[in-house]
Amino acid sequence: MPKTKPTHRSACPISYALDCFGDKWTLLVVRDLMFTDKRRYGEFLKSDEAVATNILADRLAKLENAGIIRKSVDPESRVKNIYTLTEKGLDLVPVMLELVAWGAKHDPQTGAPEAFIRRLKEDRAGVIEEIRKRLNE
Amino acid sequence: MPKTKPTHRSACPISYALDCFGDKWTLLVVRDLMFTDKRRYGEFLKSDEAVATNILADRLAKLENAGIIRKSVDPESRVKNIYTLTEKGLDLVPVMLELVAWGAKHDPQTGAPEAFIRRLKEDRAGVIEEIRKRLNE
DNA sequence: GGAAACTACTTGCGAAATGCAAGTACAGAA
DNA sequence: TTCTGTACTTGCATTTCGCAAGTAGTTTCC
Repeated sequence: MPKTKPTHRSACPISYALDCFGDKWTLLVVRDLMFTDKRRYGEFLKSDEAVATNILADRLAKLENAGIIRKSVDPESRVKNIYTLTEKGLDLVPVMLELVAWGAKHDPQTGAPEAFIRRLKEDRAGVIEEIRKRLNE
Repeated sequence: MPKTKPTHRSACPISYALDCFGDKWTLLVVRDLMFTDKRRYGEFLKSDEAVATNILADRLAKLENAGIIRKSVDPESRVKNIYTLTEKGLDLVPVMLELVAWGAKHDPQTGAPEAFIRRLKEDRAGVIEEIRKRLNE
């Protein structure tokens, strides 16, 4: 009787989140999808952090498996795929915004735009809503 | 002329955050410090996720280096060290709470206490303040 | 006061993940 | 029909991880 390997390490929600995207690369894809208009494989490759192609392919597959992103064929050209955030992925908006706020505050070399950080502090709910709305076209 | 390696991969605040704690283990230590009364090496080892001792030692050193935690000798016993969150670490409270909320919502096997999740939804600011207050003794 | 236990690590080593370069597969353009 | 663009896959050297075992200072017990 083969013992089924547990899906994740513990019942802790933090631990679950780390099992989904606890590494140096995964959230960068989510960031690109959330804050830029990058949607394709080749576009993610061009980001500043220069992820390797095999790592990117692996992380896209894992994100899709975790139900955070969705892969579909670009209706305009069958050779192009586009990746989009699912509802589960959109629910990461508040997490990502807190990470942005923390990083911008504590990284002395941050390149985060001041105006955005200020708006985030003053009207968190508004920023969240705006991003969600934009991502729903 | 030795070229100095850049501290981090890009000016992006998300990328900075991932450079600080982008892996499967680091935030579990932060979680223990933030939501439980664990303060010592041996206590972190006993957490459900069963981190290996060398990994724990490595992550504690990295967190201290990043200025997120502080190591000090237990005044009651010279052999015991205690770890505490710095201000920079306390600033992670909102990030951790969003991770908890996301994990609790999307992990079908979550063990997050319902009452806490409900309170978090209804009074985020209050929960943040309460946790900070508790951690400042 | 010597032995055992406790606490916080460090070391060694096999296994897995990462990073880089190169190669493949298929569609559409020329 | 060849060439370009897009999205990967493969191979391989290097790095990091994970487990078990070992070490080094206390402190506790008899």
